[in-house]
Amino acid sequence: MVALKQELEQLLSVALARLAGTLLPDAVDPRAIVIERTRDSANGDFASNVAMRLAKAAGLAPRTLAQAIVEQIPATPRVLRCEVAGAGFINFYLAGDAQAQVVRQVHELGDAFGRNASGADRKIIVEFVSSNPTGPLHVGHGRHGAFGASVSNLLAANGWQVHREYYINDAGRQMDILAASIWLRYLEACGERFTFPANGYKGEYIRDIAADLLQHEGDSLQRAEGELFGNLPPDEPEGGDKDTYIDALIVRARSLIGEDGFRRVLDLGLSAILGDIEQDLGEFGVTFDRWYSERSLADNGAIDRALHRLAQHDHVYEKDGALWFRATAFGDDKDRVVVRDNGIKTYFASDIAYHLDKRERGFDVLLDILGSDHHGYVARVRAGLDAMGEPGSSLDALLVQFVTLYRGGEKAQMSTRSGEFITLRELRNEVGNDACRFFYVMRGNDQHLDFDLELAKSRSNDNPVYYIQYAHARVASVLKQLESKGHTYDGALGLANLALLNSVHESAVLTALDRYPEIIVLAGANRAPHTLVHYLRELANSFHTYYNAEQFIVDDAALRNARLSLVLAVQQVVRNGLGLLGVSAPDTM
RNA sequence: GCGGCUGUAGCUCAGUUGGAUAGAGCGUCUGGCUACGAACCAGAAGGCCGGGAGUUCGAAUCUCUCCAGCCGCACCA
Repeated sequence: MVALKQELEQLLSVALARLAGTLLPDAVDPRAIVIERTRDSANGDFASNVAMRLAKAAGLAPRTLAQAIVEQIPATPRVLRCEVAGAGFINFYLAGDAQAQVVRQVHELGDAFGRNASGADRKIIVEFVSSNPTGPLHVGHGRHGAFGASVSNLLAANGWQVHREYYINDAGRQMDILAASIWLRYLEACGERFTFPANGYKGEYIRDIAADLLQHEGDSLQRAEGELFGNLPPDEPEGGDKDTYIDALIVRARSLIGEDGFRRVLDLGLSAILGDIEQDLGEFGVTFDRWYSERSLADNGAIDRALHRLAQHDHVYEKDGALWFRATAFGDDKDRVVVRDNGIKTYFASDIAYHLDKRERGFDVLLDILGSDHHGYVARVRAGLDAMGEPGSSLDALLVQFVTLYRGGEKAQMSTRSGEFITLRELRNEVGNDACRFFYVMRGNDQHLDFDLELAKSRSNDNPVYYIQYAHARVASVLKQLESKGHTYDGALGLANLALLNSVHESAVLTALDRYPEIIVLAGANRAPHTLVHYLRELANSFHTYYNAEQFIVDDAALRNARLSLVLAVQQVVRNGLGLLGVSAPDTM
């Protein structure tokens, strides 16, 4: 069955075609045909502004043109009438039972109701979270996880082939600092005493990994405190530079326990932390098709291939001992170093290699979900893709703004390095997965998020997630009640009597149901899960209003079953919508 | 200085490619359970859509400009 909106668009385009060559110019741009839902039912159910848009080209007053169009609109059973209103709107009034047919559709399609093919089976890779594996996830990463997962679900519902990926930054200096931090805690566990570096990772989880290291390695990696700290530059508290100090410490560590020993420490830490992250996200309902290692790019030569490709096209040059990519030739602000004067390739080099690899894997769209502080980097990677002969426009980035956590009225601060932060796991344990997933996607990604712990925890009428879940549970409760009153639901009878659903409350619910497929398309196209959140609230509201206004379980079997088929459709749509958000739809609460 | 995001009711925020009288939640005030779950519902009050200019039949939405806040502008990742 064609959706009402599409049918109306079809009617309009027929009418316009009939006027082409007489009142209207030959061809009417199909984009001019816009059908909207009316805000006020006094203006009918749907409206079009097409006459106002075309009035100038036709050389007619909008209302005159509108009248001419109305006269050419073919009659159809689902439309009662259409008329000219206001400045030149064409308002459509639906036949009484036309909108009730959506109930039949929901029952027929079930979980598939709302899914569509607007994505045209294109391949998209969604990269999100991609947190440095140097510590547990905190509440900011939680937003990325919830948002990325919901956007991915929405895209899949719109017929995209979606691949979810986590990029592991397992190469580079941060990992070295992590390994050094673990090793130092290990030495402490061995009984050595010293001052921990200012720039080391100080979180408690480092000690846990160190204890694990001690169990695996015994004292084989133990070195005396004197060997370790002799002849090092001063750390920050001694008036030195914390970066210089920790780098020197890393060099010393490597020479004392060997490249091999250092790598064992690093790998143990990496797998422990990554395992923790994967488990945390998994419990949160956030899963990935692939965890992609940055280190593997260097190991398998992908970075060299990318650099070679740039060089082939003459987009690199040497300056000050470093190798530069001529990014300014591709719209970036400045040229970028890809190989440093010390011979080490930059993060940017592996990044363009990674994005080249995404293209080579056949993805049409590369969607990166990034922290808003990374926005400058988008132009750079696009420039890199263009320079390598891939369209930079295939890279699509969504920037997620920061999360501020409030406990009561007070701000909770966070910092990974100091180890004082609220982890995602702690948040989930305190608030619950459903409320977390919901709160994280309640706002648009470019909106700062104030996450109020007390509100999210409250099992009260203040909490919007329960409002929606309650609608689902209420329907389940109605069915139980139905049984206890000795009835059973007769679906066929209900669907045969949909025309009985004609009260204002029923009409409001039907309209809400009918909107769902449009919302899925819109939320997917805009990558905006919060659109779905707001919609679900409105759907739940229309249901709760209906529930309070009318009895569903009435004596008249035809009416009773028609109403039950309606509320069951509501339950189905709530379940579908919450499913895309990763929120459960419970039968009891 | 350059770039990105943000500014809408007391608070937190929606508002689709420009459409009819700018919406919701919370908070405040007033009502509603002998009812299928009151985790609910109904009603009221509350607005120069940051300021100004422009584009046009029509602007919260597009353009310019100014103001305010957050974030970037590495041979870090």
